[in-house]
Amino acid sequence: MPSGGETHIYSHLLAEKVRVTAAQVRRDLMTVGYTGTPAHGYDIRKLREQIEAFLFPKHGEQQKAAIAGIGNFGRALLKFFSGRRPSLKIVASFESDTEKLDRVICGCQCYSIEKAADIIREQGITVGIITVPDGESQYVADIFVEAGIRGIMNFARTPLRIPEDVYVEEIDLAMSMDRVAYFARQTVN
Amino acid sequence: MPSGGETHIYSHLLAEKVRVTAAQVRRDLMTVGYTGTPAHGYDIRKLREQIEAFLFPKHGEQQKAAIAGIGNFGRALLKFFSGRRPSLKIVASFESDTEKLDRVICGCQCYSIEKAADIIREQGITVGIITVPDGESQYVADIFVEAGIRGIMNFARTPLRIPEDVYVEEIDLAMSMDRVAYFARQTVN
DNA sequence: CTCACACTGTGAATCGTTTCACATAAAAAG
DNA sequence: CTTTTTATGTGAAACGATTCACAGTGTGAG
Repeated sequence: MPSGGETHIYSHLLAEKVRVTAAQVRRDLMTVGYTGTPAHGYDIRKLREQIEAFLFPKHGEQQKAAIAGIGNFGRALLKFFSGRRPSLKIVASFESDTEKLDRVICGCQCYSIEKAADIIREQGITVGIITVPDGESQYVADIFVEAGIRGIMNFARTPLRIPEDVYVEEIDLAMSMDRVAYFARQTVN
Repeated sequence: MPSGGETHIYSHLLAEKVRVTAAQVRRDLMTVGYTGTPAHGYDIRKLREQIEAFLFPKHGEQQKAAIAGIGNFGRALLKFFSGRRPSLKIVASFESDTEKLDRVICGCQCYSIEKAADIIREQGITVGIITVPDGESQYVADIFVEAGIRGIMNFARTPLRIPEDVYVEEIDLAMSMDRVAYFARQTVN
């Protein structure tokens, strides 16, 4: 067995760290395309490079995102994502509330939703975040898709009707909470 | 065919509204325990009652929740969940930042994390929300579980090590965002 | 009354994901 | 050099969730 986990690491050690099975780790690394050796496991530096190459845009390229709806959540997300990934930046926010328009909020310029299509196209924005009230989410999504956005994170409760080739991540916090509350209630007190 | 969707509704109409298949709706209602009739579909009023009986505590009972970490996200969640479900209420928040201690923040009393165990036990809190920085999440989770919490919503990036009988909903926004960005990049430009 | 229709409830098939388990390989020990 | 050990990569099995498809049933039409 090689010394410590200095430069190399085994699948089962990685697995332990992230609470999954070793098989899962190996399977995932397979799709990432990096392969280790039975003798030393995975070369940490190279593995890391490989994962980053797989996951993020080539060095230098930057993906742009926009967020619609900057209520409590929108602003929290804005702060959360700002500076987290150098390769992804939220460059514009959209609102219908006229109070917030044309100001910089949480470090991000806020525009009227009507200008969204133009700005998305001009700036080449590919990722959209939707935190508007339920009723407006489809409307916003339609604008996003039409303007060329390729991936959407949707926090509204109603699943969006979206073309097949646009990726959507539906995040329904109310439902998640219902699940937690439900199971918390099931277990014997 | 019965008149309009006044008092009754068919699985395929429900399915359309929430963007799933009719079979899925019927399957779900099966587990909820309500059964309709081929003639009229589901009685909306009774269906609703049945779902609520399945999903929420009996009328009058209230589940209590606590949140640990009231940064931007914590506060947004606090506002988001307050008043959303009469049957679930966030009754306490915990922080390590001494600035925030012993004040009411977003309508919720903020305590030192050290008092968490006592307060959870005293008040019979069963649901915990964790929005603390990554490094502290396991520490908080251990306190929660030890104090008797039965369901946890975890927003920290590291999955928690938790006994089998406590339900955990892991919500990893950074990973969700990575997925969206990844797929947005894959599609042909 | 009988027939045709439309919908439900559910067993069986399908699909995507996770886990198992083993052939293979490289190092270390003898 | 040969044997033993331990880890990888991956085909195949297991699992969970979704979808198909159809028998059963009540209703309205004729």
